[in-house]
Amino acid sequence: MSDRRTEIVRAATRVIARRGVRGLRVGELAAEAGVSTSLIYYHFTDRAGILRETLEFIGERADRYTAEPDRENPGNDPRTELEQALLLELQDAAEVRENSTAWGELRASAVFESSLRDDLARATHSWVHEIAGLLGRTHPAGTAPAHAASAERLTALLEGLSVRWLSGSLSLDQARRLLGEAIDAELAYARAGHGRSD
Amino acid sequence: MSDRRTEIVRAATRVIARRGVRGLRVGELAAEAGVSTSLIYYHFTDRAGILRETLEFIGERADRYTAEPDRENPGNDPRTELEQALLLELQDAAEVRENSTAWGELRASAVFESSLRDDLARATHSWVHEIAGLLGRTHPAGTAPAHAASAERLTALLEGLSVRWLSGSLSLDQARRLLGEAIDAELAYARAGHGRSD
DNA sequence: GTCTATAGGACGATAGAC
DNA sequence: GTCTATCGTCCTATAGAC
Repeated sequence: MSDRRTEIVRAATRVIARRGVRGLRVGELAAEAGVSTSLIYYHFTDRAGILRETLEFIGERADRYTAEPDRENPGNDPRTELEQALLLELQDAAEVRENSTAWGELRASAVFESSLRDDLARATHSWVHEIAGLLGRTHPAGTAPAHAASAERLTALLEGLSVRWLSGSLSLDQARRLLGEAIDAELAYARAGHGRSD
Repeated sequence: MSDRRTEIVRAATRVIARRGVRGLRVGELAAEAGVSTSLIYYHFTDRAGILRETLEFIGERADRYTAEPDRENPGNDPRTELEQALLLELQDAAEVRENSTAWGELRASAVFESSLRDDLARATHSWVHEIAGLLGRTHPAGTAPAHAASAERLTALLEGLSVRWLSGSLSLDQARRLLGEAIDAELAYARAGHGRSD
């Protein structure tokens, strides 16, 4: 991908985080990227093309920073890694907030735009799989289906808490605390036997 | 509220469920309600007014059917009532799906429209409180703050599962099963002592 | 590849009659 | 209260020069 395309996609991520998917105006994106409107159409054909590539970019970036939980902080136990991988997405850092907001928008938009559903389901599945892997290392006695179910719950809860935070119904601290406790509850539930093969 | 106003608000709920808050066009709403565009402006002043009253209506309707969990089915134990109150929102019945969709849209829109936040936070709080009350009856030994935390998690999870369902990342059956297990996990977590005063 | 300029349409909102 | 007709703006997308 050319530098320009990448610049525009990054700019689109910022605009979506600021205005939402359905608030994205091609003109505003052009201003944000410092290019003309028509250049955007040259590269992306139409508004849907912008969205498609941007949402792909967001999915990949989210993957990247959950899939590399501890480049700087290796040697942690699996429980800590799991907690960090999830709590990473509840932070007030600009890039994280941008990603969370844009991801939430992707999710909400897909309810009405079926063209986004496949990408979204794929990205969701890969994320759930990632978390299920961490759960497997945290609780090796559990079964894969049980880990998948726990991962689905924890990631869905994270999305729910995230949008409550971003929409002003919940403080960031509360959201983080609630998610931490949910991890405890899931692990206890697994240890209590719901993760064994039966 | 006059009949006409009510009709229009109901029509708006249907349009929002079909197109989203940001996909709602005043012209389409007029057609759906079988009235002229200008009549809508006569009653609601502007587009924001339509949204405000419609979202209020949605909040009230949601309240109504979670606050009356068992008119037809009384005498159930609290655990069943709790489960029913939550699972009620994961159904493929037209009105429920409409409400879930519109509620999700309200949530997603509030990320970018601060004018919706107060109403939303209020409605969320009242819902969480409702569920916390049911948790209290299910597990009387627990503390109120612990019930509030569990209720916040269960309702946030429900929102997360609901949007995954509506956006095609999760089947309805799976969503219902995952929520049911989450209730089990929360109750086990509470019984394990995290709900006691300490 | 990138720009300026603008066509063309959709949409929110209002005017004014009944 | 309700309608028909329409204004003005904003926005997507394209034409055409460089």
